[in-house]
Amino acid sequence: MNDESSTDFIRDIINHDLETGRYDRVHTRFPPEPNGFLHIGHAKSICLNFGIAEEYGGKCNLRFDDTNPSTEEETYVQSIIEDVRWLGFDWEDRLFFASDYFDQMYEYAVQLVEKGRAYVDDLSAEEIRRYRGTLTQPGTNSPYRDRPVEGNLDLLERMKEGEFGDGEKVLRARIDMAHPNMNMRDPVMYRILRATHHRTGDRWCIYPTYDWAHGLEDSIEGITHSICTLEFENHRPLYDWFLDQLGVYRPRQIEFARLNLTYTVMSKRMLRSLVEGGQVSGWDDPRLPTIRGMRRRGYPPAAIRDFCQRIGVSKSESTIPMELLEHCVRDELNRTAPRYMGVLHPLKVILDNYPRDQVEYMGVENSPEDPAAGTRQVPFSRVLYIEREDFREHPPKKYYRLAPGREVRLKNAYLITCQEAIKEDGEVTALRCTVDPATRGGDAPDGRSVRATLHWVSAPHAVDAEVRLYQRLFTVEDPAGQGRDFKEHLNPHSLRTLTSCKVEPAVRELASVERFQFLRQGYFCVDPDTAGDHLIINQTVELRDTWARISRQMAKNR
RNA sequence: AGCCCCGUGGUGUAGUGGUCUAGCAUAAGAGACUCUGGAUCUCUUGGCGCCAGUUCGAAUCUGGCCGGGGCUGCCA
Repeated sequence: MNDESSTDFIRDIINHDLETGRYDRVHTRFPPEPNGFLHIGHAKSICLNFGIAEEYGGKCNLRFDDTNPSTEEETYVQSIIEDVRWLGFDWEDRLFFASDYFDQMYEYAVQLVEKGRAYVDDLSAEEIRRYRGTLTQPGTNSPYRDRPVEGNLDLLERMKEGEFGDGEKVLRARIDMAHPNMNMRDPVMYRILRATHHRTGDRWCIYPTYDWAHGLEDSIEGITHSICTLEFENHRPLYDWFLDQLGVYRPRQIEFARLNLTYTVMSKRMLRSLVEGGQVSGWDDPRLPTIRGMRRRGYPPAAIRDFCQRIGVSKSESTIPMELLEHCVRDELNRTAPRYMGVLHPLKVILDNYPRDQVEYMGVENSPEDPAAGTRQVPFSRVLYIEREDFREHPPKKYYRLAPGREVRLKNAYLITCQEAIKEDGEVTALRCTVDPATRGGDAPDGRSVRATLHWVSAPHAVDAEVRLYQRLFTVEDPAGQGRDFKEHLNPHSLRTLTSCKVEPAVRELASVERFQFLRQGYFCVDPDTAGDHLIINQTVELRDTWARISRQMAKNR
């Protein structure tokens, strides 16, 4: 499918590597750190890595980068596994952990020490920082930099054996303290850290830093193309240096620009802060761009994959409009979601000329996009609910829904005419209407047409539901980049809870993962908070609303 | 200030010296159709950061400039 269309710069590089024989296969990996939940930015990386492997008939590993036990936990491992799987990808038997390679990494470190390419440093963290110099000034050599190999070997061994306190010593690469690339100024390879690791327990008290470990992990697994984000570009020379010094297999690292989305935040720190600060209900709050949040919101995995495909991949930093994600969700759901009727803001309608105790069952197609989805029977009776917005006592221009004296169609039911609005204290509380019995099913025998078709729910059959409506979490496009506390830009209306919604009975039977359309309203799904009779429904995304746009324009022109 | 990266319609991407009167998607605007003011269909608006150079020919190659971003954790 990608053959006739164009490729991105990463696939160009891979094609080139395959043609020139640098590699004869493609093996990628997705390497999350188990210290948080995955979000849409990770989805981009996941789709890239697994997608490329699939396209080239290669493999993609899922590998946890668990080199820092002080922040990492087993629960994150489980949630990440779940999320990647939910997105639709499979790593077969290739689930790995950086911690699986701790012994090997230590071996490698000993080799570097033996070659005089690494040394144990007694400087404190603070001193190391000072000795590093600045962006414009070269650093200074540590007084311990020229320790003899034997001494280093001995000290490293004793670090490992736990003879020293946390932070007392580190192992450093011996490269160049004047290097213009700060990452090459003798980076730390091992730190002493007494923390229980989620997999290795208390077996180690020294842990490899990311810079030391990451390239080794890719090398050990025989990764051909290590795809990562832009901020690691300056680290690539270091990874290559380590691998070259060791004389081991070298993957090619390719960096791409991470995803930014408007009206949300993507950094782990900010997401965590929202969760812990109680601004959202948890990591799976439907307003969050986390995989779990989007899942609970009702975003289909196929839509997320489609989105990741459409945004492409490049090295230029960009921000994608949230509208594109929503477009992808609508696009997918339009094709796949069955239609139901639900009234969010109920307005009672009494059909004066309809027999009091009569109930008819109307045949309704489940999906106009998919005839194979079949039909269902929806009860219709003398008292109904329609949407409050679908009636106006004094209809504005271009509004062609219900108004006194006006005729509209009730979807798959009858044409009705509004005779009178019943008011209490100036507010419309109910409508008295009449049906044209000759229009059962929704078609008029005389061929007359009506402009509007409304959704409805039979009052005696209606099921009560709580509906949660969501809007963007922030009021500004780039809440993280405003120079102030990003929480100042939280949208106070990001969650609106409607408690007296009336939905057709069939909705009660829907399992919590199913997604559906409420006709003319948008896409929704049942929230897992649903318990017993208390039905809770999440709004996934609104339908495109032309009338809303028209009325907005009219308001502006006035 | 040193090192590294990036610069194509509003947004995101394709384009690898002629076939570029610069493609696609999205957004916006207009219309058609419709038992969802949904979907679908048609049309319209809108772009190669700048300046030199190489060349018969440059979005594409070279140089300079301008603009944006990253790098000074024992985080990843």
